[in-house]
Amino acid sequence: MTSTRPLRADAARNRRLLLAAAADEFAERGLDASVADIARRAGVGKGTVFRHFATKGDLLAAIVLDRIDALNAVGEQLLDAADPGLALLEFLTVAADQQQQRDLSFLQEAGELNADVIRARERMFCTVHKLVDRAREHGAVRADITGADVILLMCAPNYVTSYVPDAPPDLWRRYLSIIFDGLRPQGAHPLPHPPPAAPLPGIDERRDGTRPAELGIT
Amino acid sequence: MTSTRPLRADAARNRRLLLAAAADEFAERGLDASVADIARRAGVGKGTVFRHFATKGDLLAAIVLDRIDALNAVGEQLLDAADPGLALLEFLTVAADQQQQRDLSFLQEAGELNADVIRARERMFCTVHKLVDRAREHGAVRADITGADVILLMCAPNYVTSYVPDAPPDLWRRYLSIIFDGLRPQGAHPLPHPPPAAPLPGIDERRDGTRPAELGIT
DNA sequence: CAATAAGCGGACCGGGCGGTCAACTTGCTA
DNA sequence: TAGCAAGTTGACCGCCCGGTCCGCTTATTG
Repeated sequence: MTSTRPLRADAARNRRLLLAAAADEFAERGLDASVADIARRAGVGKGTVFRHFATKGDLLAAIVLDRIDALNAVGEQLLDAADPGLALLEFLTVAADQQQQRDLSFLQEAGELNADVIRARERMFCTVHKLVDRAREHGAVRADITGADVILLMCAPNYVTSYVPDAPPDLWRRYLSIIFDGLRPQGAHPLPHPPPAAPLPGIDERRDGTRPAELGIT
Repeated sequence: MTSTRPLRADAARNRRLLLAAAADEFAERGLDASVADIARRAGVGKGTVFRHFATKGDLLAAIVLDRIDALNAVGEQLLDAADPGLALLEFLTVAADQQQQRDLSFLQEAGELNADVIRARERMFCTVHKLVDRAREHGAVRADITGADVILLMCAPNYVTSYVPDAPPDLWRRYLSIIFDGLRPQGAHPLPHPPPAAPLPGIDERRDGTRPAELGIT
């Protein structure tokens, strides 16, 4: 496609500064951190932001893309782990840990922004499905939960702790543990509602109506 | 205090319309629904909004106050229920059901707004603590969870489903059920982190440093 | 029914936002 | 080292927001 030639040295440096500053700023102030503040934090002019990212949404998308890819890489490695139950728990732990504040919620809201993000997210969802399938077959999680359930519950620990002021930075571990206990087979009660059929936006919204083959939602 | 004499008939009607419109609008568009849109939806002028509520925050606070009080009333009734475990589950069900969309999250974020809201919230938190204590004594929930845990987890089912597009309106029941299973004693694993000490803003931020006596956080 | 004050509405204001642009600076290359 | 494209910058634009204000309408009351 567009074979872009390498960035000038200062431009590359600014781009890195910008991404870091934006990640921090979004983490602290949420989606409505202002572009001006991000620029100030990065030590560049506001115009520079828009030279690198056409729109505020594109900047967000770039950050989100990184996170999703990183998370997916972890997940794919864990597919080979010896204990599938532990592997799933480890994945959820890394996912929650990765979002220092509550930024991973972007992961969900920012879906519409960028085609690359949607693709990356589908990839990650697919990995999660596999992790869950393995854990289920191994008896580590109850029979009636699906990958979609886990994807939805993934952000809950951080969401939940985001409301307690001055929370210890790893309080989320407590709630991840509680929720994960809810996913275990021991003492599970029948669920009152079926799982969402095509669980997430990126999957449902494919233009041609096809579905990723490997998903295999039961 | 200010012994306000009764509102004029039309004013009272507008106030009701306004509260209803605002509740809908906030539910659909979140915290940043605009005052102008709310006014339009209620069929009144923008000035009228500010005649009834000095600030957008006050309008929000009025809505939140209603919800909290309603929820608290349900909770207090459930304190006399025969089965404490079922009572707690019922309370959480009503809480999740009450928020058609995801509005109950206001309940948390809007804390700073109004002293009345803070008081009402403390009252409700206290009720939840009692419900949890009773359920725990009855063996319906595990020994290591506290009222604070339940308060934090209360909004999670709706949060979680808010990300699935065109979700069936009671999908949240599925996730409430999973999370509640995580609160049960059967198959519980030890938790990796202690509960938050003074869990919620309203409780922590008392001016004089005292604590509500009845709370009895372990 | 007349007088009055309570209530109403929408033009208006200041401010902050995302995004643009033209003048200026600077890293790259021949 | 000269020339130029790539990159930078902050003033600027239009928009929308929360909130104000004042002339108008209307429910209430004697």
